[in-house]
Amino acid sequence: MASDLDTVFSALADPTRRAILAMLLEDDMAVTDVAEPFQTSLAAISKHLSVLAEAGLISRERRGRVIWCKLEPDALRGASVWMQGFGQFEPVDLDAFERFLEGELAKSPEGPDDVETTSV
Amino acid sequence: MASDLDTVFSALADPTRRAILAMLLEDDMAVTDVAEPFQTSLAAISKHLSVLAEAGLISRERRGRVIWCKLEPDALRGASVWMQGFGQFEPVDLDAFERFLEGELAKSPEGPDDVETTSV
DNA sequence: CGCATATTCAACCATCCGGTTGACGATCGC
DNA sequence: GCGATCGTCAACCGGATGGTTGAATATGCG
Repeated sequence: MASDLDTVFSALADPTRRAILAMLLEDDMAVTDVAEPFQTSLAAISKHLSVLAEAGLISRERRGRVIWCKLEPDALRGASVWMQGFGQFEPVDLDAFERFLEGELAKSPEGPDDVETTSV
Repeated sequence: MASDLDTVFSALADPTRRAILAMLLEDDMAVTDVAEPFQTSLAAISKHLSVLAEAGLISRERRGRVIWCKLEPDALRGASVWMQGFGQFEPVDLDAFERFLEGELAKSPEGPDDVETTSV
């Protein structure tokens, strides 16, 4: 009976999964397309997607042969509230967010190396 | 070379560690006092504190025989920025935070059972 | 129908994680 | 100095995690 925060935070603790979320921020994607920029097997990505879905961070919908993955940002609400309570940070700073995101993408293991970080 | 976000999010993924952070939100504490409300061994709590320190979420300072633990909320900044970029949530809502915190404390494993949640 | 594509399942492996216990190093008070 | 207190270290254990490969399932296309 892990709490929501348990599953959300541990889902976010993996750089591959954060990179996947960043990709889905741009658009919904098929599983195969999510996996393409990474060097790991499709099965491994499929497992990551299950973890993200388990945490409620994405949803998956089969359309024909293809399963589409969609970001579900609302799942972050609880965790975000929890964190902000500690830090009492200033309001959302999207520029800072972009810088962090680019750092993340550049760093992610065998990362998405042909994903355009420019438009993130 | 795990990124900062890796260590911070995985530190936050454990309910015992989140409960410790919540306790330190009220005041600095000695290791023994941190451990007291939990049913786990002192050594286990010591390990949790190391994980939190590794993530930069707390600092430890020896004063005589006692090691004092202090919350370092700034370590949450990066993670908070990252998350807010996804969710684009409304500004900090401290009431919601309190509700979450109480839920967490109530739920934490063999939790702090004699910590006053009233004044959190 | 039959083949190709899309995705998951199952089994396996190495590593990490949270917990325990017992020994050890430091420091205080007498 | 000695004994008690504070905290970490080391070795160990069971279970979760992230990865692999190969088989299985489901759907679309010709």
